[in-house]
Amino acid sequence: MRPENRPDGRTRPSFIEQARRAQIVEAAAETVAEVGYARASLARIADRAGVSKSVISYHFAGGKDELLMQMVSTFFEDTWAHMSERIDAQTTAAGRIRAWVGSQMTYFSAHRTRFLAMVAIVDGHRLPDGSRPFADGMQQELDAVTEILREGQRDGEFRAFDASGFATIIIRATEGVLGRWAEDEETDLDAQTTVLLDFIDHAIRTEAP
Amino acid sequence: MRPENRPDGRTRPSFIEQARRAQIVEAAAETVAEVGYARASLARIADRAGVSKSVISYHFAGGKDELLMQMVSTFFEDTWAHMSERIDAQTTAAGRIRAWVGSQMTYFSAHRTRFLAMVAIVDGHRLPDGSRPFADGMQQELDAVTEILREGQRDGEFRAFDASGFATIIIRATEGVLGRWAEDEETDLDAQTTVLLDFIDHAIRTEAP
Amino acid sequence: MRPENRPDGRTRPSFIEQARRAQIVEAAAETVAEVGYARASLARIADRAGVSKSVISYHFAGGKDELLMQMVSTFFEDTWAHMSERIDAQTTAAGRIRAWVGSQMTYFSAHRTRFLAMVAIVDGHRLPDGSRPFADGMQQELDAVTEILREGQRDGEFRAFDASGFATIIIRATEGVLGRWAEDEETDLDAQTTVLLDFIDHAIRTEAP
Amino acid sequence: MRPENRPDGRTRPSFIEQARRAQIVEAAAETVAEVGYARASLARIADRAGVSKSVISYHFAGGKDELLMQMVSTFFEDTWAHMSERIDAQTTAAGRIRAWVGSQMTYFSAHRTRFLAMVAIVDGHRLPDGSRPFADGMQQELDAVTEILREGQRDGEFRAFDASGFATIIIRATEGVLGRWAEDEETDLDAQTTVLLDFIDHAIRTEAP
DNA sequence: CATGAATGAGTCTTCATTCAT
DNA sequence: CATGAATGAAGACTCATTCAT
Repeated sequence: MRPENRPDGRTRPSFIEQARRAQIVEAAAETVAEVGYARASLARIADRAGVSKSVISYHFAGGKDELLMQMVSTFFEDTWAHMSERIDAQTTAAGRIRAWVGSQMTYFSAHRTRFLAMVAIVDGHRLPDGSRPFADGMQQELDAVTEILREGQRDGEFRAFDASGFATIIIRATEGVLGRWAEDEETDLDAQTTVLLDFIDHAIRTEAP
Repeated sequence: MRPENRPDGRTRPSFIEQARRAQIVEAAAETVAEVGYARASLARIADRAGVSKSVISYHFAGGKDELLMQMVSTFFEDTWAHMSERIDAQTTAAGRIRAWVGSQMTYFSAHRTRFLAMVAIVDGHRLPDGSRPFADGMQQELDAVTEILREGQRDGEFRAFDASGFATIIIRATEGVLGRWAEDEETDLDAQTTVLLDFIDHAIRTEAP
Repeated sequence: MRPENRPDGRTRPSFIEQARRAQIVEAAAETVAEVGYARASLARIADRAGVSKSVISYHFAGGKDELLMQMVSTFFEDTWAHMSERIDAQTTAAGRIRAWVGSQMTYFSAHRTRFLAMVAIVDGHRLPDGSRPFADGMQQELDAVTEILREGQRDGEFRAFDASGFATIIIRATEGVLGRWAEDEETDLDAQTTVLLDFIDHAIRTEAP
Repeated sequence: MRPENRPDGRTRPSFIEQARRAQIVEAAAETVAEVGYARASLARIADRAGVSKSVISYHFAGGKDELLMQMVSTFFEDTWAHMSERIDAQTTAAGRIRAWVGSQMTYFSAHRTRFLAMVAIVDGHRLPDGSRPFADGMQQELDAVTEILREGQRDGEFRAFDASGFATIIIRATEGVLGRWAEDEETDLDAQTTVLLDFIDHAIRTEAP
């Protein structure tokens, strides 16, 4: 009997079920972060979770795909909750860009494994038909940053530039700096964040007269 | 490395062998670009090359690993031949940075498949012991760009900043823009290159008095 | 060693698992005995066990090597349990030598398949590094027989001879007689055992005055 | 065009062909001796011979089987030429038995590789139908030794015993002693030969009054 | 006389998934 | 709610053999 099929009419997953799912998702993230997407088999994930393989099938009736999608959604929501709170607190476009970059940095600096796992899955995972399931999400991220940049331009905070192009650059550069840090934990991420914000600031700000 | 059927002391691979290897490498690149690292099995690669699976083993005695490593080396050398020629032609640090970014863009704009394949393999491939075989190469790239930035700072072309940090940003942003274009061929890569060069230029140049 | 589907701390294999392992070991022995070491593939073994190939991998996570090693250990322990009981019951060195030879004969006369399988594997199996994994065991057997012979010499039961050399001869001759019988079931093993014991007896006993 | 098919009507293999066959047979023996029957692939043999795999197919149209059979025949003839000369020089049954054992020892003491190879192949090789191709040869050897023993009994040199059984024992013990030496080259084969001859002598001789 | 090239069958192993209990 | 057991498909790789040159 699978979770979807609850005879007692309960519509919410039980607490224990939620806990199990979270535990498995966490083990999956650690596994993917450590051995990479291609080698992250259900066996290795189950092993790390201290659980039998079939537990995964039981809690994720959609199989490995559902597990990985769930993982990305969960982590993304968590990341976005952290980021949006800080972004929304800002009153200027420049502040929001800084908050975007900075809060992503601070979030993942406390969740290195999640960062590695998300990147690996977003890059590596394919649906059975071969398509990449996270293209939409990335486009939305891009659109949001683009919109902030356009606001800054309208308000005269930022100079004239291709907002969409700059959004790509800012997002990828941020991920790139995180990537460096994630590969080499010696990196001082706070310092690198300052460096990146400096880089962006000089690139987008209205030039001094 | 070389086919086992070569007991004599001949040191150069035959022409036909070189051709087959090149053909297989090309098929491997197309396969990886299309289905991703994890699904790029020897069967699929052989299929695309119009060749039986064992032909790959025959020409790449080191197995899949040798094939993928060969692919990355070959493509990297080709890319670097293209880039270094253009970079070395420059007389200023700013010129070299522009040439670095621009020549990478122009090279891969003619080799979209190779770009996708290289990224997928550099990200996804692991040696049997779990290590990532291309970490060194990435570090060298980073060092080289860092050095150019430092030269520019010494010559007064560039303002003061963390050269190593900026190098990371520039490299990742370049790859990021290429990545966008590779995912969505509608992108005007030339235009995006101009945008990126503008972004970088504003970020690094000595500010006007 | 144990199936991967056992994340809990249970330390004893379940009954059904033990049974399956035993069944597979038995099928492996029959296969090796029939077609020889080199042709005893997992496919043939699985086929004879009436089981799919992957069942073997499931129960023997160490793969073919673990299966064969397990087989030899199991059979050896069984053989030795039978032999040691009979050897220890003897009070003289001559009795122990006779018991050694005789009990090995009686054990394998009821287990022809096991004899053929053990010989084939001990002779044919190699570890991945090319080494022969049963060399130690054979040395121990040799040492034990050598020790009995030396006791007999100390007690005056046996004449002077090279105990270690004679141990080799006795062991190999015993295996040789078993080998003849195993190849040609028409052989009367009891009679041959008597013949061998007579041969050995004349060779080692203190000569009549 | 295969060796069998000589347009010039020559009926004997050319010198060069004989040399090639001998070279390949030697390489095969070394390979089998080193890695065992199961791992002695044509590739490894060709490699050791410094020859391409297809050379083997060319000179041994019957494939691997013909090569191995050829190897055993060649080595056996060589061994037997050495042994029979020494055996026939003896005038007593006891002398012939000693010569049989001793000459086998001296022959193989100069040809350790051949001994290992022959044992491995005689034990391991099977025809496509699964049968063991050297059973006949072993039976003939047994019959010959049996006959010598019977002669010795008729002449009163040997006491009464089961000649066929003793023949098995003598042959297997001889092979056993050679096997020990072949596994551990530290063994002093001459000394062990003396030991074995002593063992046999005591076992078969008419007892002193 | 020789071989580089190719191949299909077969090797062991790993995988995600299913199912009875 | 959980899982031990099983499986077939697919993974990379090795093999002996064939054939055009």
